Amino acid sequence: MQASFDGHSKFIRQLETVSRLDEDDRQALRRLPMLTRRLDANRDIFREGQKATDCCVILSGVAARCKMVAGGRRQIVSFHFAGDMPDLQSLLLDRMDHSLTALTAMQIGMIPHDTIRAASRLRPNLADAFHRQALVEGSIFREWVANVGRRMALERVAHVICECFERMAAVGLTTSDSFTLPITQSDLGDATGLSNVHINRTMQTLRKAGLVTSQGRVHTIHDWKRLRDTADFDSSYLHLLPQVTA
Amino acid sequence: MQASFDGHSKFIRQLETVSRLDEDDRQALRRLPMLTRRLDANRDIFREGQKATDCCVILSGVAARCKMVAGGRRQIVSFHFAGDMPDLQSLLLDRMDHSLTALTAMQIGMIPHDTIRAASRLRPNLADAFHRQALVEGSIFREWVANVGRRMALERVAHVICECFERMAAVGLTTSDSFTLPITQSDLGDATGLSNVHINRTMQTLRKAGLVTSQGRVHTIHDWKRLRDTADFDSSYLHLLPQVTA
DNA sequence: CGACAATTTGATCTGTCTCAACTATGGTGG
DNA sequence: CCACCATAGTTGAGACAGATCAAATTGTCG
Repeated sequence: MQASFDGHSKFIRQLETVSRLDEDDRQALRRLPMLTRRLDANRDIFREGQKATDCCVILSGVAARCKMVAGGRRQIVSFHFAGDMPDLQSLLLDRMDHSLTALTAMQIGMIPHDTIRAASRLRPNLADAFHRQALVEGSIFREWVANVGRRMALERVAHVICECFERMAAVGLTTSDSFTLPITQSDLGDATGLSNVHINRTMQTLRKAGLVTSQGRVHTIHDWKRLRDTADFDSSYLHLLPQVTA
Repeated sequence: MQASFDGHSKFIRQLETVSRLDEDDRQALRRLPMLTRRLDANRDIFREGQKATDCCVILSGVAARCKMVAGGRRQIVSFHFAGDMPDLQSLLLDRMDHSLTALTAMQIGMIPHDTIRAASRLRPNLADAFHRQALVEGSIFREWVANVGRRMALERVAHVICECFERMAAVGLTTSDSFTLPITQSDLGDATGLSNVHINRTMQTLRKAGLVTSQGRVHTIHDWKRLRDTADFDSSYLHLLPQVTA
């Protein structure tokens, strides 16, 4: 464990993709104490049923929120990248209803609940920002229900790719047409409700159609417009604010 | 339009299934102005893309939040009963990312945003309650992703039935083993990602197994324990508070 | 009673799963 | 530096859950 400094700017930037903050808000967030931790891949950061005393911020790597269903089947309900705070809910709900798993080696920061509560009591705009974050998350889950419930495999996979790209782009984790999403095809399957075998075929279809190619963990989108069309993707459910470019 | 009185107690009771309120909180909620409206079945209460100036409270009937995907397919992402406030998010997010459809004739109450905002500014405990509501909703959506993504048709349908029963029970809309859920089999299909034909067969299986029978819109659960088992249902994701029985 | 919506049943078709084998790829220790 | 092993991806064949299409039956309500 060690103190982190620019970990703060990562989650502040993330928050600002969805909520307007002023300089005082940012100051208050920067003052939150944060201890950093390293994690190996495939480690659980927290498990279903647990209580938490801290919120975690992802500093690097990729995590997934997972739910287990009868028979050991796994459903991934969201992916999280640098800047995300995947367990903000633990501030208000005492037991986790899912687990958070590191899909890669990663670095996370821990911020004590009471310091976040104090900050948002002092600055209601921060409380609103966290509330909004929860609402946007809800909107994304709704889209996932529709994705898994009513879209064909190809659209489904393409949709998840579009979403990851857009969300990563919003916090500067992409280049113009490619991004690093170091997850396995099985993970993608657990996120889309498909088998890993079928994910493989679907990725091949996307590749042959000249939409997305992947070398290792780096994925390149060759035709954003056509990918969006086949994915039936409309980013408005992400509720991203128009960014004032620096 | 006419003024409503006991509409308030319905949504107060609903809020209290998830958050602790004190008498002052309840008072503040009771003072919120509310206009009631009647709606025919199959009417949209709001549509995707719209902005809202009021939040609605369901006083009677059943509504569903719907998302449309390419090709006119529909996905229902949640059901709402008396006491629910399905568009609380409009307080903080300006555009609706889905629509709200009346599945039956219904009565709703409208409460202006600014009055809710004023109340929660005055009483932070109310702001927290709304925030919690959003988080619990998120938890339910996660469960739906897992339900639609990783469960078989029989478990899926049973799970939705279990959830509706539990949520309605929490606000006193059930008898000991039966409840009125006036939705069509097609609606159930749109909620579970199955075809209406297959829902029909699945309901028959549930009936033949002696788990659930339905006459008209009234459904009776004959073996709660076995239904819960076949549904893989664990209510903890609803984050219901232990109720202090009156 | 007629009209329309909802449910039931049957037959056929298709997407996706499962199982199984095979091929990169990369890391590790000898 | 290479032989080995683990992990991830690729491909094929057969099985099955659930979709689609079509038709018949049963409400339900004006």
